[in-house]
Amino acid sequence: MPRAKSTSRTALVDSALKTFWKKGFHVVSMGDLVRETGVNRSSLYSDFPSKDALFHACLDRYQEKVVTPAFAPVEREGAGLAEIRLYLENLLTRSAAHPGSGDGCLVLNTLAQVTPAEADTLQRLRAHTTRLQRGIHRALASENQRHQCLPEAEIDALSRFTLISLQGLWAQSRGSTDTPALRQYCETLLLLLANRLGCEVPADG
Amino acid sequence: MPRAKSTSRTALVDSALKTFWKKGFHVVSMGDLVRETGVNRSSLYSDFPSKDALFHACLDRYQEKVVTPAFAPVEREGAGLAEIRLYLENLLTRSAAHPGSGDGCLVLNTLAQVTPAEADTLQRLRAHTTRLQRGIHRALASENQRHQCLPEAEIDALSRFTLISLQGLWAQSRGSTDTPALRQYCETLLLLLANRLGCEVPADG
DNA sequence: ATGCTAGTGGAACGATCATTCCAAAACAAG
DNA sequence: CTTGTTTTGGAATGATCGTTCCACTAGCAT
Repeated sequence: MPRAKSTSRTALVDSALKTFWKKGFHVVSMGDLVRETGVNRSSLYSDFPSKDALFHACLDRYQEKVVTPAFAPVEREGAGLAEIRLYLENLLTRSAAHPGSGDGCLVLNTLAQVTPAEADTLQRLRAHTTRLQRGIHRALASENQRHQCLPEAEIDALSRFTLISLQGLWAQSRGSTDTPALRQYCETLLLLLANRLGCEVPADG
Repeated sequence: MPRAKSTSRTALVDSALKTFWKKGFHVVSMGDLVRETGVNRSSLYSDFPSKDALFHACLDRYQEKVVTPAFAPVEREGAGLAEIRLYLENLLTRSAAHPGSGDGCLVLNTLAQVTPAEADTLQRLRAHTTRLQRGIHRALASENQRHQCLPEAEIDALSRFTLISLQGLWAQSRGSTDTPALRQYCETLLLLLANRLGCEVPADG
């Protein structure tokens, strides 16, 4: 017998994701979620055993709906600096779309407010950063192969640097209204990477 | 008539600061503060009208006790890349001292979990980032004057980039046990800046 | 000793939290 | 319609939150 909820499960998660993203896990109450999703308390608890479980579903959905579309170009075989620019452009577009204030990255926001006690949450957050780390590393290594200038160890260092640096960008994009400043950061990052790799800065898309 | 509390006011703030720093504003309860500071509830409320007021005192103390000692070299007249290295070394020392897991930067942690409603808190956080921005900009400009290679606009871009990038480092230092990775990041940052400014990487202190 | 005052300990308050529960409603099948 | 089951609205629960209150102690001047 098929379920026919008034609000589908994925729409529920999408709505909850938006709320968690904007306000943060600890400040969002179940009452907020009931109001903002339009789904009844009982229904929430019949779909998810707890607030934590619902939040974890949101983290998974965030990967699928936000991270993957933005980051997939970088993860493609043979991706290079140009694909990293695509990823940055995605971020800038997102920032420009929210003129009042950005929401940053759900994973990084959560990372700053999670306690060591919430181990299963932490695990999902770490999975996200290792995913980014792998993608960036592969892209930089592939770009480097085309120019043959840096040893493998330098690529390790450079990709780690890029990852950490990008986390700063996401942190800055939260609450910032200054999209041009973010763009300037992105251009500088691309410039520095290109300098180091000995290649051209990829053209603006 | 002089006050003679069992616990002095600055010791109270220091203890509260440590707690807020580790766990974050929203997850710390007044009960936690009573337990961890050893100061009675009534005494807390006789010194500070609210939890927010106490937290603001902690933010101010954080500036004075943590940020200023670490960042003062960069703010000194004529500071350059070498002083930025000193600042980074301070961060690395702090990370190595907490082998279990670092606490990151109180300001950045708070920035990720504050809501637009808490305007006075936000104001203090913004003051911190503009302070860092000014210091970094002056140091890079001063370093640039010694080598005369980049126009002013490039220094603007580079200092903004450095600030955002450092925010990523602080975010990463929270919960990370991998001090060598942080060090590698710092070395790469210094290398890229030196490359761009056309000067030598300052020697490890 | 007696008063006075500053500071303490902890109970109490109202609000809100995550979670549970149940009776009414909506819908399906006969 | 009458059943049986699922979904809904919202009250109830017990815990915890920030904050207030007040009886009590300790120190000091008289």
